Amino acid sequence: MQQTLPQRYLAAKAALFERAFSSLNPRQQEAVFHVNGPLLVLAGAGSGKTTVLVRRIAFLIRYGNAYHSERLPEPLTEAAVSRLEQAASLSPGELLPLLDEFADDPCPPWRVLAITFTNKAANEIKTRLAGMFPEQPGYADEIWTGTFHSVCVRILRRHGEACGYRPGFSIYDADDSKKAFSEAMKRAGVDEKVLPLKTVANAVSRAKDRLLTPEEYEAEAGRDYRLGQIARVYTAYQQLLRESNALDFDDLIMQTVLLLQREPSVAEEYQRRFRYVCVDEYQDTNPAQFALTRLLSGGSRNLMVVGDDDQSIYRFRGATIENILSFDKAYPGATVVRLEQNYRSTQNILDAANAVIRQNAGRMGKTLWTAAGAGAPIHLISCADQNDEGRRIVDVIQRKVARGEARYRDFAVLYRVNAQSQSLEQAFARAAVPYRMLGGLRFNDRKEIRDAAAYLQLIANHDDNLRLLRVINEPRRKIGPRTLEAVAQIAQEQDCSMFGVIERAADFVALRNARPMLEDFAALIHTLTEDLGRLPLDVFFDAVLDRSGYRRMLTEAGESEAERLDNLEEFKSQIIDYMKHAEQPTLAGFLEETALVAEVDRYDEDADAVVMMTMHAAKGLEFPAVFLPGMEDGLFPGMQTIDAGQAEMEEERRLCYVALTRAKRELYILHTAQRLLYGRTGYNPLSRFVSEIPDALLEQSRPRSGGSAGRGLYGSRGAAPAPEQPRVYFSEHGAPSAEKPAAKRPAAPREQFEPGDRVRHPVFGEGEVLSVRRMGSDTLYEVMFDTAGTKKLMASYARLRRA
DNA sequence: CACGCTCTGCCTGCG
DNA sequence: GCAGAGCGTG
Repeated sequence: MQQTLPQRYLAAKAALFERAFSSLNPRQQEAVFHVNGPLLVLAGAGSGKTTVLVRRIAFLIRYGNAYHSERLPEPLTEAAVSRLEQAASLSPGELLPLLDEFADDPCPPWRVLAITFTNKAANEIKTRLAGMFPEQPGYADEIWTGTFHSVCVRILRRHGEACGYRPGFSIYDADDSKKAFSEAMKRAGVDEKVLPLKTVANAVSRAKDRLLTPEEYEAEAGRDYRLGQIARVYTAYQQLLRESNALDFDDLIMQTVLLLQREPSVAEEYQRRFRYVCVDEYQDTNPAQFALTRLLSGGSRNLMVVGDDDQSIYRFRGATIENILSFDKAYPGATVVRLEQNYRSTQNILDAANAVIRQNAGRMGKTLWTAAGAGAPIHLISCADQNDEGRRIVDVIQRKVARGEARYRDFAVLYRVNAQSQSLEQAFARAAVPYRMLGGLRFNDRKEIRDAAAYLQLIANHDDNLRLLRVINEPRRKIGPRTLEAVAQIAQEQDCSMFGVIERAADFVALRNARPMLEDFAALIHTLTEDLGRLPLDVFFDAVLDRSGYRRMLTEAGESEAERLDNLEEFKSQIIDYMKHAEQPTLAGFLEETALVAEVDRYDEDADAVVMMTMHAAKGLEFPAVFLPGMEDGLFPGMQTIDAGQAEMEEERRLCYVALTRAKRELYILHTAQRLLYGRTGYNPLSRFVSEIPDALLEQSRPRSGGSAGRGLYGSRGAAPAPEQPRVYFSEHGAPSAEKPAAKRPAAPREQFEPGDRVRHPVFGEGEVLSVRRMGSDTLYEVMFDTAGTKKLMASYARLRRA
């Protein structure tokens, strides 16, 4: 069949792109080359999702619609076409310079918006995008990359007045928000003992996720007394925040959406600007974020979302997995690309993860696979109690490090609840194994840091009543609660901020006793506000500490407060750091940055230490070896999950899937016969999730003799179906192991197979050998299974038998 | 107003 | 088991 010249040209052009991007697999290429219309990339764990996101953005900017374009050069000559056809033999690197000529309507970088959930992800994308344009330093900076919250803050700083927020508004974090709720409940006359603050705060946060205003919430509450109470607190809380010219984290999103909905001209401005909108971790979005992305991408409908429904683990904080499950309904005609090839883990780990997640009903359906081989079996370690558990983890790590097989930083310990970290920390400290913990008390949550920040925030926003109350008597200024109550009352009546009243203390009879103290305080804030205008930020910070008397208070307290002084110095170095990297350092800019920074962002990947964190915090990270302590029914899944519905259990199972897929090479699952947690001893059976993992993937090791391991521990495995047939044991990399149980299966003489042989695999079933390749002392078989597809398997791990 | 005592409640948590 | 809140007393 004779191809026409245009056909040959287009085919050759496509082939060149495919070859130039041959480091990507075909599915990844499909996503990267996609240009127009909505696109959903279902990216399994470790499938190169960030790579696809970054490469696609770079592609749009460099080549535009080059791949799909049917545009032809004028004139189209035989010579030009055959030149292209011959170029196909060039290496991908040599090809790249040739591709520029195909660029078709490339997109300027400032017309691309990429939204992530964490600063860490945003920074990674920024860094990698910069690497895509090495010849144009700074070019990638024009791409608008940020978290949902930072994008919203940026919009609100520009257009916030359209929805009633004055410039310099404060951002309240969870802690500030709790305080504001406490006050709001008092105002609304709702007793914290009747309706816990936590419950109300949570309900309001969920309401904002769903874009419900206080009025709408009240309407929805109807005659429900409890909901009615919550609605009243919500109303009071919003009022309070307005008075303080402040927004909480949920407001940042919700108010931006309301702004864009109510002010079409503002929405259009952004819609015109953004030709391409990309959203990472789409499975974690809530309805408000859905609305936001829809509004921002409304101009072009060029919305790309990347996510994994199987890794949706934030339902409890308002994420709706439906956003990703019904993306193609919200965006008819959307292209869906599945990334199922995993570049992170061994097949054994993936098989375990696949087996667990398969138990869930509501999913798009994906099966991860790898070309990397089966790898080591998954270690299942039974322990006496949580202390034994810690020691066992430490033992494995010390053994591997001593042998030079690994470094401390290769190991991660991931647990379900932060409370588990305590016994683990003890074990690590006792053995002098270096570790780092994420979570717990954040640096910026320390009292002295919050106090210092509150001074700064009050100076930036005099209306911020919450911060005023925090610092007005820190150090002591003899301004008592009665005075402050009076000030608050007058502020209400006068419809102004508390600071506004304090400034004019002389005008109010009720304040005559406290007048000198109040005037001193007002003068302090005024002086510092002037200082702000004429001093560099770090010097200004010192002025705040000195003029306020805060530093003197700590110095006079002596040795006991020395650490707090150190922490304030550390905070100052954050300011200096900010001054160095900010284009135009301002107090508001610094406060914004610290308000929007989270703990994970401080995770230092370079330190050689074992890392400990919750499974939630580990999402998106990977480690050569992962320990999962506490794999017990009652802890994981937790008691409240077991008592709740199927949706909760499925979320918990997704969390298990996330945890399992963090491991690259080695996975250790631990459980205890008894566990002391929250001051109570519990006896938990093995996690149901572990029993969902095929026995053949697991290697079980028993408690070491001589340890504190008691007798009859296995009686506790109760609810989990005890393996009927003995679990199969395998040698771990052929290395001698003291922990191998005596009942280890004798290593059967390994059979050799040839292409065409029928074989049986314990997990994949029967199949036909396609190819055989010797690799060192091992053999790599490629087997086409009747039901499980084609897999590459290493003979030493695959346990293949003749069928 | 500062202190020490008792009582309670406790997943997970981006920004 | 422990932190944080609430309460009573010097």
